[in-house]
Amino acid sequence: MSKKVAIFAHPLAARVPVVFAPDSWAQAMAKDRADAYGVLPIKGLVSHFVQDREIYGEGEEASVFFKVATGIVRTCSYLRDGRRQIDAFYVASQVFGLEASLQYRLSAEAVSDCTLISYPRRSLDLLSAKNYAVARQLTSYAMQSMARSQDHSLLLGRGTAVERVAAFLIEWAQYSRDSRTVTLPLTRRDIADYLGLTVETVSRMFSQLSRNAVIELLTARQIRFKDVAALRELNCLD
Amino acid sequence: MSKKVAIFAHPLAARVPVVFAPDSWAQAMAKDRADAYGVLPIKGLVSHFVQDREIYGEGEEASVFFKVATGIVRTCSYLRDGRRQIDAFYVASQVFGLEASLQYRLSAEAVSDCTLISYPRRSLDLLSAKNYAVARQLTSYAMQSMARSQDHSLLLGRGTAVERVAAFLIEWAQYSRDSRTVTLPLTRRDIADYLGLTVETVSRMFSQLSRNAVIELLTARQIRFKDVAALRELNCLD
DNA sequence: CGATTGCTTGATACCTCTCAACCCAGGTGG
DNA sequence: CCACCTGGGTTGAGAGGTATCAAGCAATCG
Repeated sequence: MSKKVAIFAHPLAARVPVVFAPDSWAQAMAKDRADAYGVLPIKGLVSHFVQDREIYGEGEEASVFFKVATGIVRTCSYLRDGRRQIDAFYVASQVFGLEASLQYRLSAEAVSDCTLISYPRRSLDLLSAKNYAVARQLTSYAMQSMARSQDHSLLLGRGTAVERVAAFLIEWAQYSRDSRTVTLPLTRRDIADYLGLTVETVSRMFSQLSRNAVIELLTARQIRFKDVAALRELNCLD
Repeated sequence: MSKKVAIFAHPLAARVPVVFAPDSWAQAMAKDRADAYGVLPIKGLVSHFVQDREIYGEGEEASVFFKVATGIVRTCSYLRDGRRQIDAFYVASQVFGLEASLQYRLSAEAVSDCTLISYPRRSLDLLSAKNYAVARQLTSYAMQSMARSQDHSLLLGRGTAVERVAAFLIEWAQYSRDSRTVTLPLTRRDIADYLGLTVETVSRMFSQLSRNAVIELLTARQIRFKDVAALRELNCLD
C-alpha cells in the first residue's frame, strides 16, 4: 500500500557533544545587538558543527534554541521508511529550534560546517515575561515561521516540478550578492527533499530551464538568471 | 510550461458586509472565559456567514481576527490560474486571522454556515503589552499553527494519495463524537484542495480504502473505520 | 420535471519516480 | 604517479501514480 522507497540511513546517527567556547560569550552577545531578530540580551554559547552533523533530533528535549552565526542549517522530519522532508533552511542570523512544546518536533542538521549560538529556552521565557519587546518579537518570529511554512505547503500542494524549482531559485536569490547569480550551497538531495521531489527530477528541471535559456548552469551549484521574467512567471508564490 | 488546469472562479467574489449583533457581546465574552484558547478578555462582535461566503480576502487589511463559535471555516490561497490550496480548517473555539503583517496572507471562507466572533487586532496587542499571560498565549498559538503547517508540508511533500487521505481521516476523527464514525462536513473538493489532490483522486482513494475493508462508506460524508490499525499504518504523520 | 451540484467510475494522457548507466572531481593508497 | 574508489550530478528508458476528460448516477432545488 505504501510507496516503495529506497531506504537511506539517517545521516550520522552518532553525534559529538556540543563544543562550548566560553570565551566567545561576550562576542556573541555583541553580535546579537543589532541583527535581524533584534535585541536578544541573553548569554549565548558558541558551538561548531561539521557538515551533516545532527544538531538535535526529533523528540529530544528542547531546552535550548539556536541562532546561526555562520553556515547553513536544515530542519527536517523523517518518515518511517526513510523518506525525508526538509522543512526549512537557516542562514546567518536566523533563529531555529524554538518550540511550543517541550520537545523538538523536527531534527536539525548542519548543511555545511557551521557556527551556532545556543540560548537556553528558559531564559527567553523569563525575559519575555518582564520585557514586552522580547515577547512581541517572539510572537512575530513564530508568525513569520508560520507564514513561511504556509507558503511551503502551497508550493508542495499545488506546484509542478518546474514551479517548485523556480520558486526555490527565487527564494535563494535573496541570499546572493549578485541577484542574478545564485550560488547554491546545497546538494541536489537537499533541494529535492525541500521541494518534495527526487534528485533526478530536480536535475532534469535545472537542465530544462537551462535548455529554455531561463537560467545558465555555470557549474552545478552556480546559476545565472538569464530570463528573470520567465522565472517569475513560473514562481507560483506571489 | 505551466500545468494545464481547468479555471474555476474564486467562489463568491462579491461579499456582504459583516452582520454585527451588539446584543451578543456579553454572551461572547462569557463564552471566551474557559475555552481552549484560554482567557481572552476582549470585547468580541458576533457575526454570521452563509456557506461559501468569503470572510476576508488575501491582501485585505488584517484589523480583526476571529474565533469560530459554530460552523467551519477554511483559509486558503489561490494561484493565478485558479488552483486553490486550503491551508487549514477551523472549527468551534478555534482562532484564525491572526497575522504578523498588516494584511491577511490567506483568504478565509465559510465552509458551512457559521457564527464567528471578531476581535480587533489592536486590542489584543494592547492587552498583551500589559498582560504577560496573553502575550504568552499569543506566541503559543502562533507556534502551534507553525507546527500544524509543518505537518501539512510533510504530508504534501512526501505523502502518497492514500496516505494523505488516511491522515486526513485520522485528523478529523478527533472532531467526531464516536471515534470510529467520522462525519465529514466537507465536499470532496475541499478535501482535495486541502490534500493537494483532485476530487477524482480523493474519491478513488475512498473507494479503494472501502474495497480493502479499511473503512466503510455509510454515505459519501459518513465514514466508519473498520481497520484502524491499517489506517494508522498509512498515516505517515507520527 | 429539467437543471444543478456533488460524487463516482472509466479510459487515457502525462508527469514524476524508479532503476540504471555514465561522467566528473576529489581523495586515497599502493 | 596512477589506479581505484567514492560521492555528487546528469541523462535515458520504462513503470507507475495522479491528473484530465468524459460519462453517469443520486439528491436537491427551482
